[in-house]
Amino acid sequence: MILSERAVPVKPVRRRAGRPPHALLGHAQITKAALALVTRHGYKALTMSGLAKALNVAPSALYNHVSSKQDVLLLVEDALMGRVDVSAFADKPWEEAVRLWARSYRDVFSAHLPLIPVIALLPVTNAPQTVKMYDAVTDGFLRAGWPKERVVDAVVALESFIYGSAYDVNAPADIFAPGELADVAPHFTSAVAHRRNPSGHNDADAAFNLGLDAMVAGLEAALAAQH
Amino acid sequence: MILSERAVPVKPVRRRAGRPPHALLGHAQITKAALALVTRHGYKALTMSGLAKALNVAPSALYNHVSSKQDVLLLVEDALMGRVDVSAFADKPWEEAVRLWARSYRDVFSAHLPLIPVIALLPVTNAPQTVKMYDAVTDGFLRAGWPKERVVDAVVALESFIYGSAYDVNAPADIFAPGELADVAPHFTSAVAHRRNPSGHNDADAAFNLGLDAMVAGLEAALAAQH
DNA sequence: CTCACTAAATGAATGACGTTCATTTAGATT
DNA sequence: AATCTAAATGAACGTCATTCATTTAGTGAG
Repeated sequence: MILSERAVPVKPVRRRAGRPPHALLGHAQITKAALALVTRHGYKALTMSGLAKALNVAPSALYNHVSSKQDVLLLVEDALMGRVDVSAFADKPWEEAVRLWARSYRDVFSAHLPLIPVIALLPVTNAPQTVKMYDAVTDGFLRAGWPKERVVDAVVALESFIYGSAYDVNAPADIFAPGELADVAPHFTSAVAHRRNPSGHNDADAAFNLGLDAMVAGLEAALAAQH
Repeated sequence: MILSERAVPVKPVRRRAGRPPHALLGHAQITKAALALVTRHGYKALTMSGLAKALNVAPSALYNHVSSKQDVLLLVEDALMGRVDVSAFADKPWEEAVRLWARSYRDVFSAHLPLIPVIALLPVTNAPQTVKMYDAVTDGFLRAGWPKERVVDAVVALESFIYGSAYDVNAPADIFAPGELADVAPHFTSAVAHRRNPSGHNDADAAFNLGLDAMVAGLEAALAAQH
């Protein structure tokens, strides 16, 4: 669970900083290789042996730098978090910035579903890119007038929607096909058959846009309501 | 992936319906045992061997009734879907019904996180309770005036939020502790420190209520806007 | 009543996988 | 040149899901 590559020297710096003698591995190398592996062959291929092979190293060597596979996932997660676009919070109005951030966030992690439990359940401690992302978002909310007591709740609410939407992107087209149960669920069957969205987006985008617009509008109203 | 216990006899019913000669197992037994196992010992304990042991049967026997562990998870998922309370759609106004349904839905699956990928990614085909749940919800939306073209998107948007919120319920209390990175993320650190919600709920409930109220209000407004 | 049929259960085996640990290696320090 | 130390090795373990040839036990046909 510990991600810091080395503890901060407490008193006098005896031993020189930097990587040890003949090290082949480090967090950077592991992260890069894991990311490449996942990008090329998917999460099924992200095994400790496969990762070790990609690094020309024995599987057990990884455990000198990482305490578990969860740690590897956390490294990858943090790296990806740096790809979430928070730039709109710098110069765009709050509503638009939230929309752009949320879409970028969803797009990044819809391609990395297995990381969602990692983001959602593991402390951000020592995940620098993740913390940086949250800071930019928080700053945007504060400057839009959100009280600091409520910012985190608003961000968490949006994030929850984003994670769920990331799953939805990966749902098969026939996920709502009722099969032999069509007759016991007439309303649902009909609604599925008639599903249509104004703009010609795919189903996942239609639901995402509808929900995002609704939540952003609702949050804006809630903010305005409390003066 | 096939969940039907036997194919529907196509032409003349030669063989009598019902369970074969000396069968010990069936979908019902497997589902019940799996549910009990999970309830008592968590998802870590839900292994094919453990399940078989609970049923006094060899692990391989399970594969006569289920084609993979995913199938077992789908059985459990469908059973749990029957616990989601949709009764409010029968007699309460839409806004209140959605709120009660959403909370019930979140509460059921926040105790069964490993099932979320199953619900979110697997077709509902042959999952009767799941289809029934969707039908009740769809009916409620239609009677509230939602056009059948948009009902599914609205439900999917709410579901996405619900799944994400189910994760949030299980997040550790210190998930946002920035650790050594506090100084590089001053806004975020401050917002986390000052996080407070009016009603004395826990953090997950505060974010859930904020997001749910926002989305429900936003959806209501969107519905009204399109005449 | 008996035989043949069939679905279900068995038990041994397989191949991934994450992880541990005693041992060795190789560069830096004294 | 001797020593110290972090990193790498390779063998081993235990846990899984899954497979397959074989056996078991009811059922219906004759």
